[in-house]
Order: sequence, then structure tokens, then C-alpha cells
Amino acid sequence: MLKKPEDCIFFQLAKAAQAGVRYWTSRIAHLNVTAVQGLVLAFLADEDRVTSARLGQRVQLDSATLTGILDRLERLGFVERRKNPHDRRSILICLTDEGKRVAREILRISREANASFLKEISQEEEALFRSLLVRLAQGG
Amino acid sequence: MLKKPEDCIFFQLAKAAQAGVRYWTSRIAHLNVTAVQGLVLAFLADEDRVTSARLGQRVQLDSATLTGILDRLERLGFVERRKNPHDRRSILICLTDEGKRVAREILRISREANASFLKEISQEEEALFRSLLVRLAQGG
DNA sequence: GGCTATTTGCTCGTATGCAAGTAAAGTGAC
DNA sequence: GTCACTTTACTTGCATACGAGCAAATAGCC
Repeated sequence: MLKKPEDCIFFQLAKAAQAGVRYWTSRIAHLNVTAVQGLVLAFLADEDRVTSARLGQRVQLDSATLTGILDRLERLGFVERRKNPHDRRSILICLTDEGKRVAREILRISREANASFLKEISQEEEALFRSLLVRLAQGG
Repeated sequence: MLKKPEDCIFFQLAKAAQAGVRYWTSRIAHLNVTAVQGLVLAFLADEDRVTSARLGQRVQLDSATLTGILDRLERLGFVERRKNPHDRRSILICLTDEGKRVAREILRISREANASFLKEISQEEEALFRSLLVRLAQGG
């Protein structure tokens, strides 16, 4: 085991994830968003008008990172920050009409891109693979 | 399939890789190196005195990223850039004595960290999991 | 009601990661 | 030998990613 650095699981995970990001980026670049921006829009399509803290929990990004991503999505006109009438500390992240359109397109693309990225892998292998990814993402 | 954004393979891959980086970072932080710096040292322990281009191929980092990482490893005193007598364009990345010591320690830790990170997973599952990671990292 | 602890989103600093472009040095066709 | 092409490492600009620390607002305890 570990005869070479290439056998290190942390290296293998990082490189597979990088390949995924490259592929996902290539599929949504024409919408003018990056891989992470596209994922954030997908989460907003699933649950709109959320606080930054709630969104950060679901996308698993810390608040410093999310602030920058939301800045850029706001500049692109896909997202608005609105005041939360129930808590003046927090804000509500809201998709604009344009943002909703793009988010729907991203959801459509993601279905095809998931299937295409995994096309060489059998159903059983894919199920095990995904469950292992989720298990490792929890605690390692 | 893809009832939720959490089911997106690109999201799952990215988050599992992030968990791996967090774990690996926690195991080598006392050596004063980051996750990527530690991996680069592991590759140098396997193959010392290489050109930047060769190292970049093995670690799968582009030259812009690698330049910064080598700058920091050099500042830490773990690595030296030497002139290549056979090609004045290129440089040879060399571990210092201190770098060799740290790299050996990193190799030792990586064995234990790999096993520990995957401890809940059976041998067969691990083998399949790793082969899928490598396959996806190739071309997607 | 008033004080303290927590929550919220932000900024700053550091470290990847990649696209694009550069200067210096080497290679090859003629 | 000369000129075009390539290779090498570097730089710049942008986008994550996170630790640490901040001010404003809220919640909880007395």
C-alpha cells in the first residue's frame, strides 16, 4: 500500500474532484457562471429566499467564501440580497427572474451532465461510489 | 435521480475531497505545511531533483500554481531551486536536508492517515472506490 | 430593564487553482 | 547559419476556500 504518492487517497480524491469541476464547468460556462456559482444557483432553485447562514450550511461553504460568491452572483444580476424583516442582522438571498431562468437551465444540464460524467460506470458501482463519497464527506 | 442538489456527483466529489483535505491537513499541520505542500514533498521524496515541468505533471498542477507552492516551500527551507546544467531554461527542484526529514515524516504519516481515513470501508469497497476515482480523474 | 453571550454577515490575510500571456533558451527545417 | 516553432518557468488576474477577527443585532439570564 502507498508505494507511490499517486496512491494517496487524499491525492486521488482531490484529482477526481478537480476532473469533476472541470467537466461541470465546461457544461455551464456558456451561462457565464463558474462551477461553484452554478451549484449555488442550483441550491437556490431548490430553496429560495434563505439566509446566508442557511445557504452556507447546505452548500457547505463558510461565510467568508459565500460572501464573495454572492457578490459575484449579485453583480451578474442572478441574485439579490434583501433585508430580513424578522431579523435585522440577517439577509435573504433571492433569485432574480433572470437568476431563476438560469437556475432552471442549470438543473436541466446537471441531470444530463451527471449521467454523462458517470456513463462508464454501472448502476451498482455508482450507488456504492456515491454512498462512499457521502460517508467520507461526513467525518472521514 | 437528482431530486436535490446534494445528489449532484460534482457536489459529492467536491465535498468528499474537501473532507479529505481537512483530514490530511490536520495530520501534517504540526510540520508547518499545508495539504498541497505536503503532497508535493511526498512526490519529491519519491523523485528528487526534477524539473518544475516534470513535478507539475506528476502532481497534476499547472506551472502557475506550482510556482507559488515552490516559493513557499523554498521560504520554509524545505526545497531549493538549482540551475539545470543541461538546459539553462529549466530548474531542478531539490529537497534540502530539512526537507528530506520532513518528507520522510510525511510519508510515514500518510500511511497511517490513509488507513485511518478509510477505516470504516472494507478492502473490496476501497479497491473499487480508488479505481473509480482514478478512472474519473482521467477523463470523466 | 440591563448585562452578557451568541448569532449574523462582513473584511482581511493566506493558499490553492487555472487561463492567458511573457521572456529566455532550445530545436529543427531549410 | 537563420528563422520559425516549441519548451520552460514565470507573472498577472480572477475565483474559490478557510482561519481569524469585527460590528451590529438578537437572545437569554438575572
